[in-house]
Amino acid sequence: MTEIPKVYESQAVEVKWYDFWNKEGCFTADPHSKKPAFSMVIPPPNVTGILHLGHVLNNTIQDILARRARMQGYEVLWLPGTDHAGIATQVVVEKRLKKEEGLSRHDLGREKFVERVWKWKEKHGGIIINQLKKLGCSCDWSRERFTMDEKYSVKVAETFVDLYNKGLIYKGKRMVNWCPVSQTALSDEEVIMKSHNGKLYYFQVEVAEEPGRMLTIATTRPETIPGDTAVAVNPKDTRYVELIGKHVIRPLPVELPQEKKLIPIVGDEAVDFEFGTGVLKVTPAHDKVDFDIGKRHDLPLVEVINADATMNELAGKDLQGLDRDAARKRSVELLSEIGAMVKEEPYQNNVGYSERADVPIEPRLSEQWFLRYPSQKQAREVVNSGELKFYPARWAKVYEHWMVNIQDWCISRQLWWGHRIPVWYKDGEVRCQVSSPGEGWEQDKDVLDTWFSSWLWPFATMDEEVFKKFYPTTVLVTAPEILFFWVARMIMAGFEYTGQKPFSDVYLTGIVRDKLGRKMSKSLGNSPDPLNLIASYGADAVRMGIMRAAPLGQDLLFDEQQVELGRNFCNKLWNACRFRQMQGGEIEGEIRPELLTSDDKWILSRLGTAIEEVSSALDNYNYAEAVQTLYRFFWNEYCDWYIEAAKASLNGGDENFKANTLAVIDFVLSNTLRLFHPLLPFITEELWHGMGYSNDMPENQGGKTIMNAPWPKAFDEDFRSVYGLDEQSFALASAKYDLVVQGRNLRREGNIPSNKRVKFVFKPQNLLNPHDLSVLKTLLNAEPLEVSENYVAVKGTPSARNTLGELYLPLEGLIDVEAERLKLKKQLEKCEQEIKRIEDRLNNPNFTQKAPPAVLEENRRRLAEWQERQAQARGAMDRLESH
RNA sequence: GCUCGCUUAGCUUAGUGGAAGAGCGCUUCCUUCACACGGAAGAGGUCAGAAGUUCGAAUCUUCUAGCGAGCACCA
Repeated sequence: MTEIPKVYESQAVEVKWYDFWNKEGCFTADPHSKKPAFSMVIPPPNVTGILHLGHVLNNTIQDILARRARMQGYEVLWLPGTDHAGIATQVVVEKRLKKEEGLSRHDLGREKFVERVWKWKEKHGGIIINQLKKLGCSCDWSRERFTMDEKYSVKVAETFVDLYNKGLIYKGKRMVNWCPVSQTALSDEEVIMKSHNGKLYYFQVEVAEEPGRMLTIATTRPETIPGDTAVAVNPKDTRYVELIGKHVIRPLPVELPQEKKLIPIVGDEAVDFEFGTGVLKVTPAHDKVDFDIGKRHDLPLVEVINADATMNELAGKDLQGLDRDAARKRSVELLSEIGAMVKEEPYQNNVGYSERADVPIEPRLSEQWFLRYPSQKQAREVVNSGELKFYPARWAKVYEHWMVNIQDWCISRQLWWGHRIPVWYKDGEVRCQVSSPGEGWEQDKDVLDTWFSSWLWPFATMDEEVFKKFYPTTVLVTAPEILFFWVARMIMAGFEYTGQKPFSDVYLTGIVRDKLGRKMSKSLGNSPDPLNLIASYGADAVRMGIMRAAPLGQDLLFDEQQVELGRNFCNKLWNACRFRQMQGGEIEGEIRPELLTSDDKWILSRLGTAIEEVSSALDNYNYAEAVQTLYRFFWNEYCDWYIEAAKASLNGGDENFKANTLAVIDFVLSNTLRLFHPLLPFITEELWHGMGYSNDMPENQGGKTIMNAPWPKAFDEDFRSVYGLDEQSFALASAKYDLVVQGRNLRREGNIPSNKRVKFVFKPQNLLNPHDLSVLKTLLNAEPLEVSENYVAVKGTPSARNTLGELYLPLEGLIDVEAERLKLKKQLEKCEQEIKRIEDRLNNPNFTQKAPPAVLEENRRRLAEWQERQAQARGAMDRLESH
């Protein structure tokens, strides 16, 4: 046992133990181990990522799971790594290139640019990994993976080839979500709908066959008029039905002759005649709905917008070269000039934005690769049958809903950073294979969506022997935002490529928000840097703070105060251990059952309960409850009651008694440190060694770290009977503490400071043993505690009583008679109220006949209790009045 | 529009049929030899509203209101 310093220095301790664990290989999984397997794969953070509170929450949860599983005797694999994050990374490096060298990626060319990204990755890509280490994450760093590792990349390509050969991957010219900034196609999941305050423009066109007859059309996108190839009305709309088959003259571009702008009026069910004027302009090249209408009516496609969202020459000389927003304004001006503009009104609609670039996406016709999802049926069944469970369970419904409405996945991206599509072209011939067929074959220019590599993560990261031991993984911990992006796809890939589910449980965390409920964001500046928090409060404090704040299945409102609370807790734990150490004596001496006091039995019993509750809460991924239970047990029960009570025997002068108390303290502390280890790895390790508990380790573990100490087991019957953990001693201790609270209350009512020693008189119901009396005395700070079986109190003496007996604070003249009278009056009222309520209930035949006997009994007991209290209060009132 | 959540003390929340709990904050007292990052005592709630089921509802049902999320989408 080394002496524990007065203050806990988190920084030095954290570095020391993290290095130690790493060197000792504590995190390394052994695929040949005979222990049962417990495994997780980390949701790979973006290689560009910087640790934020979402990561802290997520990875603390995983670390708790991993560390506890090790203590429970599992062979644990927590496999870490990073994701190449196609767009995000490319954008970061492009920006840097622009800023530092004034170059665009096109200036460098593809090959050189990709080289640069790799260089950037080598230099800066590990940041988040080091940050996770600071947090204490016990990942198996020897198995760290990257989604663009060579072996991993081969698996990605092989997957593509396989799906291609199965006919599930196809190339097609489709309307896709186009991001004009990143200049790539996006999947539906990467588009977020945002409410947008825009305008609805009404303009009119002339019906060619009926000169002078005008049709008014409403649109939010007048700049696409040059691309209109029809006007559509609902065939059931009597206002326009006779016009179907006729033509209108498109107003733009102005310079084109009228005969070139004749477009047909078609009838289509998709037109909502409630909206606008009931007449829809159809732009098949720039709108999904219009594209479908165009197909049904065989309309030509006229593209007027470029890949970068500027207008091209087909848009006419006035619009050509303008950005889509500028073109919108200009086209409204043009319509006004030719007198076609009718009106504009404010209009709120939803516009799809690119998740990454945060600009409106442009529906664009382009040639892309699509995937028809494999193994859909198994992926749905495994969740529906409960064989794969979501926590909280309601996410299963969200999953099911998405699976039912599943759409083909656009997997090609027009980026440079990522896995190249393994398709090769030569002289019009196409081959799909992992490596080049040879000389003269040119590879497809596109790369794959990042998620097309991520969805293989649970198994593509594993070599054969690891896979054999650790797949399928036990649990996946991740954010609900990527349920579709990642979780659902992994389940399908799992079935397709391993024939099994990739994990048994999915735990979805809440979203971390600030204390006002807003999402954490850089622009709001409401996102504290976890590393700063770790530096000033300690990693354990940060872990405790965030876990304590996380309610089950809901978003988490983060407040730095919670971290402060975590730090305070660590301080308390530290000092409680220091207190034990200052008592000296043998470490973890044998507990002698015959010397156990009621307090000892009480705390052992509470420890047993805490072990059960914490274990079961953790089994159910209910972290907030686990933390709360631990907090309550350690602070309220152990420190506030047990340690204070134990001071009576520690200072009582009986060496045997003292030694036994120390043995109990050591037993409780050793268990407590282990219970806390998954949550607070650093401080518990430091204390474990500081206290000397490491000597208690099973021999085969070498006694080196608390990481290998066994998880506390619930007490069995045997244990309980040997140590006499029965109802009676528990009730005795509880009653003692209850009387102490009442006694302290008397003090306060008499305005006697808590540090002033004062005489109490105790009139016992049954004789208490000397220990229990001395505990009462200590906790009441009484001097003396006079025990008198036939004490007759002076009238008006403040008193309290419970099953142990009566307690008096004989200080005449210090009591405010008026205040006391008021208090008693209030008490009496409450008693009457409760008695009436319970009596009414007991007099109700319906209740007495239907309620279960236990409930009846309970009510009768309660009635007696209240009547007792009433009698007591009446007595006190009488004494007061006669005083 | 559809679906799903949420609404309990000033704040954050636990509590799925049988006396309204916790933490923080607040009030008062206390530096007594582990800890002021501490100790003690206390105040504070018609469980969003209405109706129903029940002997009994924060808890079950229906409706209403407010908030939030997901999906779909009207140009």
